[in-house]
Amino acid sequence: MALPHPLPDDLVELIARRFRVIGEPMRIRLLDRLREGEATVSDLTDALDASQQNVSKHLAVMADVGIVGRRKAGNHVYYRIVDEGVFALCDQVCGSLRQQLRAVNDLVEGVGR
Amino acid sequence: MALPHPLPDDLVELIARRFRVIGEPMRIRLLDRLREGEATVSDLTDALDASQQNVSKHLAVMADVGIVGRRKAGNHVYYRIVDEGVFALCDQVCGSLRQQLRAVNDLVEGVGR
DNA sequence: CAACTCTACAACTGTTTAGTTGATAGAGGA
DNA sequence: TCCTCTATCAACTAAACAGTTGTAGAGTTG
Repeated sequence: MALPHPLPDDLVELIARRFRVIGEPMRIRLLDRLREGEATVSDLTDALDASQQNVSKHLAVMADVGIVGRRKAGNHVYYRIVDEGVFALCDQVCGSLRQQLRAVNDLVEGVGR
Repeated sequence: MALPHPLPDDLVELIARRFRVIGEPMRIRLLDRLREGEATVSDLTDALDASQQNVSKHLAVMADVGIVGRRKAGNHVYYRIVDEGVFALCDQVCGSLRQQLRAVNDLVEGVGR
């Protein structure tokens, strides 16, 4: 299914919001940690050396747009990744970064000789 | 090539920055328009009904991270997309959005019967 | 040269939001 | 019941940033 062109404003807003949610270092680290599997807020707080409140807030933001999901178990709340597509996004971005790095390297090589 | 885990902080920052650059409605519209091909600042200003300064600033941001490139020709500056990967990113996000929409639809269907 | 066009830069404003701090709610365990 | 641990809520501060206004500079045209 192809994307409409030009993109309708509502869709543009949705896409932008999604990118903005992921465009935050702390949230990327949370996702990176959640890649290992389900974790509680305190697990993530320890793993990322951040405040409990901060971790909880970021998780709430990502849950709000449906990137992560939550499951209560007794005293704990387990978070997990629901939208696996975020990893594909990160891979794609890393691919672009690598390509840029390679271009710069080639440039430097050329100067060196 | 697999991504390191856990992601090093520098890489996390780079990834986050890239997402934040794309996570802006005006910039997404600019990219959407540039998908048709090269365009000058004034072309884009007209097409998106935005101020010339605003368009110029957004283009500068995207040029800074290597998403778009520029070519001067006389009095005009032509911008073009350099990193085609941004479209893959948008497609991926739209895929996630569609999936969420479908889930909600199924839910509503279930209630209806 | 003078008038005009196109682009970029700088300063300012208002908004958004990340992170902190303090308080609160709720689920076990003694 | 009282205590502890965990998660969330609320209010605040500081920083980032989008959009506007004004302007400078480069290029073109008359």
